[in-house]
Amino acid sequence: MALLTQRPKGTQDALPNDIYKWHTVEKLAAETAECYGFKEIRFPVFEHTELFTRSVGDTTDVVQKEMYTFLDKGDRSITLRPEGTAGAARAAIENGLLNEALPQKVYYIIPCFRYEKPQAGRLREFHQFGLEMYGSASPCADADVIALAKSFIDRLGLKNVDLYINSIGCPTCRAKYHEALKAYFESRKGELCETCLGRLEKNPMRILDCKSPVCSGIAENAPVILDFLCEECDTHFTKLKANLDAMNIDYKINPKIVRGLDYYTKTVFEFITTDIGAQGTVCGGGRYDGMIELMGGKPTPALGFAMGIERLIMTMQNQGCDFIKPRQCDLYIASMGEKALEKAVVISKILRDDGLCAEYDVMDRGLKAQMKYADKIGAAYTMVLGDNELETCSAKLKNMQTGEQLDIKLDDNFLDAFSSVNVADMLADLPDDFKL
RNA sequence: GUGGGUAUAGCUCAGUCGGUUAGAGCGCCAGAUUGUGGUCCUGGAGGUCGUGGGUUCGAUUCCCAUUACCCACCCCA
Repeated sequence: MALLTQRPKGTQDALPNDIYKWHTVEKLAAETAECYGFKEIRFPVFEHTELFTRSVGDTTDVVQKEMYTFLDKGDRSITLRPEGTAGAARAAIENGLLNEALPQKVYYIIPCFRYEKPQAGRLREFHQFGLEMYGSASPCADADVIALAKSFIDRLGLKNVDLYINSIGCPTCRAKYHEALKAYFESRKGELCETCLGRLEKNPMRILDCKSPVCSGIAENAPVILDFLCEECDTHFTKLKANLDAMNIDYKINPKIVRGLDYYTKTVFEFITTDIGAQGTVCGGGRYDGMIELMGGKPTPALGFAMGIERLIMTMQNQGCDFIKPRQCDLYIASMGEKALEKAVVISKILRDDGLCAEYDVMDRGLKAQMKYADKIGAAYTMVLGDNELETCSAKLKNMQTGEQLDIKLDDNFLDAFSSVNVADMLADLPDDFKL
């Protein structure tokens, strides 16, 4: 296929017939976030590259090999955002949001970009519903954010989505753990797979998650981060669990959960489903108490999560969840003859101004074809306008589901001066189920 | 970045052991005496068989390369 008519690798079109699925997720996301006191924030699709290298971490895969980075015409290094946390934080710092009443709570629904090899649940342009809470160091905040995520997932109607939590501690206790972990794997270095040998240097915690049976076997007996938490981190984690218990939120502790972004501290969590293939993480998030300060803001504890909208929609489809039905045509006016078409145009205009969805023929088709079209677009009612109607000042309103025809009396003014008042009256006489 | 699979009509797919005008279903358009959709019937439009090379008298079919898609690793949402 010609390049001209081919979408770039790893991108997707959202087509008119499917867009209601997106609307469903976006609407429920916004509603849920707002229930929890979050307000929407919007920020640029691209940022200075340094923002991501500093916050996400310049040794992470995301930064090292997955960013869309380029020089603009002013020789600035620019990067298409690979995630939302950094940009949101930058916007919060730059606009002084952290000087306002805390906690500051923001959410966003945005496209993100990562140069990766596409597969099920993984695209180069993908969409995230994410949110961030700034200012609270309390484990209540962690539980609050997790509860929000859980609530949203429930509202979507998703099943089989499990919550896994872990604490990766603060920089102090994590350093101690890293040492212990490294020492452990170092002792069995000869048995590890090749990728894990690399991980040993870069991020030994990743070995815990290796799918190779040998490595995971070795990992079974590896030291666990939770045993290395300092008192503060340990207490924080304990309180989080207590809060989740109090809210009746089921979770599993998974010491193997390690996030691939450098900014995380203490609490990390994921919601995972097995219903959409290998990329089953539908939500990932955690606390990042050091990031704001690292970026040059005043020290501010923070946490948040991001959910992959494509993955959510995929899961919903695979599980047969309900989407909010798209709006369809309320009234299709089939016309015969020029005069009738003129009237159809006027009537449609008035009905539309009144908030209804009305359509008429712009294809110059015969009556039968117009009826077919009305059926295809799912019109609730049709009205035929021809010479007879124009003469008798009456028309029949046909219910397309039942086939039932209702006589509509049109007053004398109807043909000559068709005012919105008349339409309002006409509509008032219609059966209730007509008004959508 | 590494591996496996796939590529024929708008969609889902047949098919050609290499040989005239390439098939179905669905969808789209039209017709069945310009006055009524869904079912049925009839007809029509639409494909340089992903792209580029090679072998051959002849390639959509065989070979090579390339691109895209699907799936997995890696990583993440």
